[in-house]
Amino acid sequence: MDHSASADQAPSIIQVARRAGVSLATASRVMSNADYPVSANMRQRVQQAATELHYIPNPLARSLKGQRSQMLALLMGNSADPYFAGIARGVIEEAEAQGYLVIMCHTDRDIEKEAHYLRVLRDYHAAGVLFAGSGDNDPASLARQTSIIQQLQQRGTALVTLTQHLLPVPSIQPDNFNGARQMAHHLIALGHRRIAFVGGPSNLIVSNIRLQGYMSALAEAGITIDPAWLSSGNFTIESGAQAVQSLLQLPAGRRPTAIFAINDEMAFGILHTLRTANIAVPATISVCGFDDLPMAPLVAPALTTVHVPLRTLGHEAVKLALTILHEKSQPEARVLPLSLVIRDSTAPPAA
Amino acid sequence: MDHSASADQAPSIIQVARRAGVSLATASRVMSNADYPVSANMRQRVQQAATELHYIPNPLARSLKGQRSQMLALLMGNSADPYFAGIARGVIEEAEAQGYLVIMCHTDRDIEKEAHYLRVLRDYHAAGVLFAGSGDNDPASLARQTSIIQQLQQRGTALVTLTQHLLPVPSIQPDNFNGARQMAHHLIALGHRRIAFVGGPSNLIVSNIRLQGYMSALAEAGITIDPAWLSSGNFTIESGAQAVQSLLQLPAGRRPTAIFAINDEMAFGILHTLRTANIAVPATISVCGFDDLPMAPLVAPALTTVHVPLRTLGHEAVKLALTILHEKSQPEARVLPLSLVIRDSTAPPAA
DNA sequence: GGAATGACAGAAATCGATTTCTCAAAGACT
DNA sequence: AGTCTTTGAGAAATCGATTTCTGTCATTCC
Repeated sequence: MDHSASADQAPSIIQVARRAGVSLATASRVMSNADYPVSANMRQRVQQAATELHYIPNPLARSLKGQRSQMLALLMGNSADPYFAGIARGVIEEAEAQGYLVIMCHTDRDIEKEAHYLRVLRDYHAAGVLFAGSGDNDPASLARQTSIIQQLQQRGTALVTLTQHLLPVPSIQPDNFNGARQMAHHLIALGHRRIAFVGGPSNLIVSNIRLQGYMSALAEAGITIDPAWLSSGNFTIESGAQAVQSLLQLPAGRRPTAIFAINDEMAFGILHTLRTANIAVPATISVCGFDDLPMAPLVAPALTTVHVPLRTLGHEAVKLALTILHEKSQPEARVLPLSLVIRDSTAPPAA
Repeated sequence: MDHSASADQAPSIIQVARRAGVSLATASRVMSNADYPVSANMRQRVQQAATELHYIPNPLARSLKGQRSQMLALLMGNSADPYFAGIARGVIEEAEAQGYLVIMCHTDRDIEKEAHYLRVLRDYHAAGVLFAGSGDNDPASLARQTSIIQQLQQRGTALVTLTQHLLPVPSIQPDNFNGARQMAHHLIALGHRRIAFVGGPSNLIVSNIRLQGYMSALAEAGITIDPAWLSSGNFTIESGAQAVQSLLQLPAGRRPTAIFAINDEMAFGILHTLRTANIAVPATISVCGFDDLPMAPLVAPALTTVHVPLRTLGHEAVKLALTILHEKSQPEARVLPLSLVIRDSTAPPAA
């Protein structure tokens, strides 16, 4: 059959060049679609040889020499969190469609870890980095990142954030402000006046934006906010459950008739606690969330929430990154509109 | 200050060698911990130079020359699925601890996609590939994979499966058989005799194993299975909701008093449908799941299920892969024991 | 004391591409 | 006809490491 050596080894561009009877340089220029004139004749011969050998350019060699790999990194708090998982799905889908591999990195909202990953990704010549979590508003921790971020940008790495962020990079993000505002409007329209808010960590920008949306709606309705209504968790189910406890301690006159949780997971925790405490939802207290996770319609009662198109967000983030990469332009921030999803967990307050 | 060129460029091993006043080869041998004698004196000088320059070996160059990268790939159905998300979390955590990057790949249970990814990963010199989803029992589709799988193994890539699999590679997996058996026992012990089973796609091995666990328990109890009790979904919430519909059509005497879903997501769908249909759980029908997802305790009623240590599974899978990589041995299959988590969705059948 | 052995430094080849540099041949122009 | 510019091919350098191959010097052994 075939006595030649390297029977099963993946062919390199050298074999392609040899088979086509051209130089290495010519073969490379054809295969990499370089901006260099190659006669139609040669081009054709190289292409033929390549397909005959089932040649696939070695991505590592390419990334090493060229200064860019075909890998995108997704930095996020924790991939088990359904919010991030939804985004990840979109990112991976779109990346695959465009021929990119996705590297997943957990930051656990830890600035050191994030910096560490960024250095590693720089060394891997990552084509782009998508920041899904974080969004810290502390200037000090921002400064820690600046140096490495700049290095990445100089290298031509496409940086994109999926949340409001102080980083000077293009972003694509859900319209958190208006989402929260609409939800608060909904509660007010139902007749609620005492509306509690369970936010996120105060150092995260997204927490503040959603808080502002809530406050803006209440201000517009002429409602004065009782500070006792404001609490904050860390986006987990447990922290939602905890936050509601203190609300229940409030004397009847100050006790909220509705609770607006900044994300669905905390809302799930809240619903669970209320059910355990035998407090009827929405009869006694209305509850609503934010994100519209797949489980939102399935809890009891089905959760009223703000739909965030996570998968689309992932798709768009990848597209944005690749646009930056190819056009070398820095497009401006894009904001995805959100819409209310009214289900069974909100109703007019008890008379 | 510093007029030398390349002020901000990451230093290469050449700079390290120069600064230490040694040859390239020596510097490399020190940095890569090669199995080659280097005098203590030289070694020390190189190390000093490296730390002074903040030298980090370029991973791409390393992967290109050595035949192994520091990347692990996780192949799974879909990262938005909480089951996979849980595993992914464990994998990423452990990989990070060991200095590896994780590439996430969606197969969507499509054999072609899987094969495609495997080829790409081969070209990236991935150190290991973890198969989380799939586990197809169709010999034909298995054959499609064989060639590329063998190529990977020859290269020394560490292959690990996280489910029962026909692939001839080491695996670490939950004890699906006994988990299902225990759950069926639990239902029987409660007094149930008509126990429906909502399985997964019949071409997935895991579906069959869990089914066998269920059947074994029923057989042991001398219960004859009515074929009408057996249905199958595709692990999604919707498919669970659908499966239960046909069960409800059954005449009273054949209608099951308990439904055992092969995973929590389908159980969630079932609970939701029953609630919508105003059928009391567990008073009229008991429902249980498998996996113990984070949401299991939060649905109403809290779901009785089998706890699967997903995060641990991820950790162990990475450890296993790295063991294979370093010791070049092929350890045998490891099975993680599972345990029942009895909550509120199961109770004795109505008299 | 001379040969064989072993420890260890360095030059050069290699991994698989891309890209600069060099240069021959063909066409355009005065 | 002679020079200038294009067009396009190939040799060689480069990316940043690892690893083989050479060869020196100090020991050890007979």
